[in-house]
Amino acid sequence: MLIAKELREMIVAAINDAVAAGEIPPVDAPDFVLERPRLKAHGDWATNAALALSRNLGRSPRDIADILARRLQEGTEAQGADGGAGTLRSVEVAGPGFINITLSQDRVLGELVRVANEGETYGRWSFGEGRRFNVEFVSANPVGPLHVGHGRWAALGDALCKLLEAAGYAVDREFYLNDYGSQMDVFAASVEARYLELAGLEFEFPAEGYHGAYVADIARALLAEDGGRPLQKPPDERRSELGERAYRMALSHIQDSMASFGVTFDAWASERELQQAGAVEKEVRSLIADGLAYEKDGAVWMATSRFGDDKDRVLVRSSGAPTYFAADIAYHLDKMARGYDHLINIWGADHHGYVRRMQAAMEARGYPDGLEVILGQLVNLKRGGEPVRMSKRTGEMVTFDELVEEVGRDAARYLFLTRSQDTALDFDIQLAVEESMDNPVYYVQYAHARICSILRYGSGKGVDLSEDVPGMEILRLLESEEEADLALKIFEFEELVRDAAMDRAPHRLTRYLEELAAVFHVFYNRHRVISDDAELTAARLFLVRCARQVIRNGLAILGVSAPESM
RNA sequence: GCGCCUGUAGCUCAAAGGAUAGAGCAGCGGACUUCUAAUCCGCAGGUUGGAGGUUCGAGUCCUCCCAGGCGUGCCA
Repeated sequence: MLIAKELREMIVAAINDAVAAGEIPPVDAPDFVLERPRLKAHGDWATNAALALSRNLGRSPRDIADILARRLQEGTEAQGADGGAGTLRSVEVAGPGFINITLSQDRVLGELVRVANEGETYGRWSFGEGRRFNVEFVSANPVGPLHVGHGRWAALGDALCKLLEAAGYAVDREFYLNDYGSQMDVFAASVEARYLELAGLEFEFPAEGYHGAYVADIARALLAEDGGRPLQKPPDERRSELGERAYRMALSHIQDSMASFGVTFDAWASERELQQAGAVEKEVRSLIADGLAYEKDGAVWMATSRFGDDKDRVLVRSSGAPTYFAADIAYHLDKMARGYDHLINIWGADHHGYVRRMQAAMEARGYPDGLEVILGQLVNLKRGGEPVRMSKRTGEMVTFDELVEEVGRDAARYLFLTRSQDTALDFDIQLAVEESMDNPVYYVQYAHARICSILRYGSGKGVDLSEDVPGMEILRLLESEEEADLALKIFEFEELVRDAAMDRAPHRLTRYLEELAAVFHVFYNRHRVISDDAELTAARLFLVRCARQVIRNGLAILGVSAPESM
């Protein structure tokens, strides 16, 4: 059983027993903290249960702690009465009333065996109960290459999905294409202008057009493909054909970028298809019929202010064109209609003002908690400390592909995930490349490669590397401080996965893996794994294999590879 | 003006209301005839933006102020 769970149960039992024995007045077990203390002197685990109880009981927390500590001690002695060892080695009261707990060696070793037995499923949970989640992320306009900022959402979205899957949810990844509306027209006009230019014809570049060099690249590819045949067609037809093919090209490029980054989407939803199927128009009519939308000033408004929005929002402009909002309502209802229990959208912080109206719409349609929006702060791209200006319109930009090419897929993924999405991310390309050897991702991967190296060395020495779990009498040779530290750090993984999934915080995993790698490296520098002592060698091999397993499991959630050698 | 996010070591960032606020980088000094020195050990570095408040206990919660980012469209 998860150590933290067992300890919690033991503490609750101690409280109830103390109440039953009349040592403390009747009280419900309070919320209390059970954590791994920062200071080693405070034991393997510590709880503030006595401090929490003293608030309700009005008695000295030290007295309560003494009572609980004695109960815990007696409890663990009872566990050991049948010859085996109890869970606890020692229980001490310290400070204002903390109870510091040290685990018995056998309890630690038993948990280690569980890690080995569960293997790649160690750290997986089932509390998601198979509920179907749809996570929508990246969702860039298909009018050019992805930029660096999209990379953060790709890394974050995919890692979050993997975390949710580890928690037991059934997750689909979805990319929403805003392939309808004015930006597509501008894109088509921009490509057409470059196309005409390349063909040596007169052209007029649209005032608000896309100036990036990639537009000309697309035009050049189109021209090479068709040899200028569209020039024979009427202007309208020509533009729509070129625009359509340019869109397909841009989309295919985006799909290639995501695929090579290792992100596989289950669905590529199209706004245009929704529009053409009449889903948007139909939803607007339905909202009016249901009294949730109304006409005013020649436009159609949705009464989002009745559901917590600051004011009502336009669904259909007085020009007759539907807004992005109208399409988004139809789109999100479409997702719900596809059977999802919960929707998660990852949006850039610049869409912050849009969240409330979207949730108001969902509430109006009967899904008050159906949509969860994760806002991520933006990426500030730098090169050697100097900010890199990025604008799709002017074309000054570093593309996502270029970044991945330059710093590598693992480093890019990992660096994107080192910070909370609530924090703007400074991404210095030069630093990521130049200091790649000091990059935290390599620190973690190196620990994995080192363990593989140990196993290779052992194999060369003829050491028995079968995956069998050594017996307890052998495992008990793991009695050094560094070995215990490594084991206890390994055990943090399971709860961390749960907490990170619930808090939507993949970045906690990077921090943890660095801590785990650090504890391993310390162990490695103090102790030889492969030695002349066959039993000790077997025990230590077992320990480092457990560490390797957890590093693997953690990196897998982040979508980062675990190399066998570096 | 209003709303959201952020403010912690020289830099980049961590810390479900807990004990002496931690890592990495940069700086200084050490450790390889030993399984990978992409590592490890040590030193130095702080009024957690500021002021009040709640609490046995606040970087964390509340109020106000300061600074930065984003938003506040019949744009997407």
